[in-house]
Amino acid sequence: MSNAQAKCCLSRQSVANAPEYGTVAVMPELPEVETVCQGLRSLLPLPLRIIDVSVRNHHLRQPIPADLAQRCRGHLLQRIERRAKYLLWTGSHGCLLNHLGMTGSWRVVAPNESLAIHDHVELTCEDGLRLAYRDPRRFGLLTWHPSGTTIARLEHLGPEPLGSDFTPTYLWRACRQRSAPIKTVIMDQRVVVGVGNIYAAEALFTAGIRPQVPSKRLGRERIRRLCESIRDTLSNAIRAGGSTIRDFRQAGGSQGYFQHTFAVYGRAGDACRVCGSSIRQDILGGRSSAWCPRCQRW
DNA sequence: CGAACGACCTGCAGGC
DNA sequence: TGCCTGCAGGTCGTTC
Repeated sequence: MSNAQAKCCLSRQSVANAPEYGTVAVMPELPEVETVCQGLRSLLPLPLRIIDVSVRNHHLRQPIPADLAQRCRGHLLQRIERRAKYLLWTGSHGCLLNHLGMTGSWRVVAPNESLAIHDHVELTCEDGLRLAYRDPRRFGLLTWHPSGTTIARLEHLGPEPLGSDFTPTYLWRACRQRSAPIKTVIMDQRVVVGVGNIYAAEALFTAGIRPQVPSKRLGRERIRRLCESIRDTLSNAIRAGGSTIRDFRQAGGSQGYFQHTFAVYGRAGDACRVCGSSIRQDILGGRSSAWCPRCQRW
């Protein structure tokens, strides 16, 4: 396995006399985090008690709390859920909040396996089950929230794009007073969660809308189409098992395949699959943004 | 208040 | 071959 493959895979290797071992990693937008969440649920026998926590490197995007080990010890992990791009490990003592950043991953570590350089946190659970959090770029986040406390980071998030609150009318209201480019607006987690650079570009292509258009210039019908495109793009990606730039693997080792159907993302200079025009690329809000000049006229 | 932009970090690709 | 540069991504803080 190449380094790149080792970096981003969710796979199970059969190990004699042992449970299944595997890694869960992605370029995380909502579909990938959802896939990781489902992968963890299938790998871990919940409820599961955490016996010990070892923090080998505190320096993530925000320092891992010094008392994390103390807080988590004895925690009976009951649920693993997703909200936006966050994973919530909830149980008896509170909630371990985790964002995978760009390169975060979870791995079930085999009994005699040593941790690697970027394995920053290790959870030891009952029955000797070991989990490692790996994050080479350290853009991830790991914080602890005792039961009964609110998680400020989640307070101002917008609706889930696949939930019933994300309606054309809601999106239209959110867009109508903002002059920022529509792509920037749909990537704003206060407006709607989970839409990152890849799926924003893809959804705008499907809706026939240029990423640079000020969001308030879009009428209700185009916003309705965009709302539908966001839902379709994300749910297709979840069905496909999540996708990443290079090397996402889903449980069982098969490759996530949604990346093969990108219409514009990462295809600057290539021919549009619909009209044959050359895909163009700009920088918007500091992010590369690809679009088809013919299919996306608004 | 909203919009734009830089910082954070590492691995990788491409150029020389 | 080896060095250097630029780019990729999500979030947050700062500046305008």
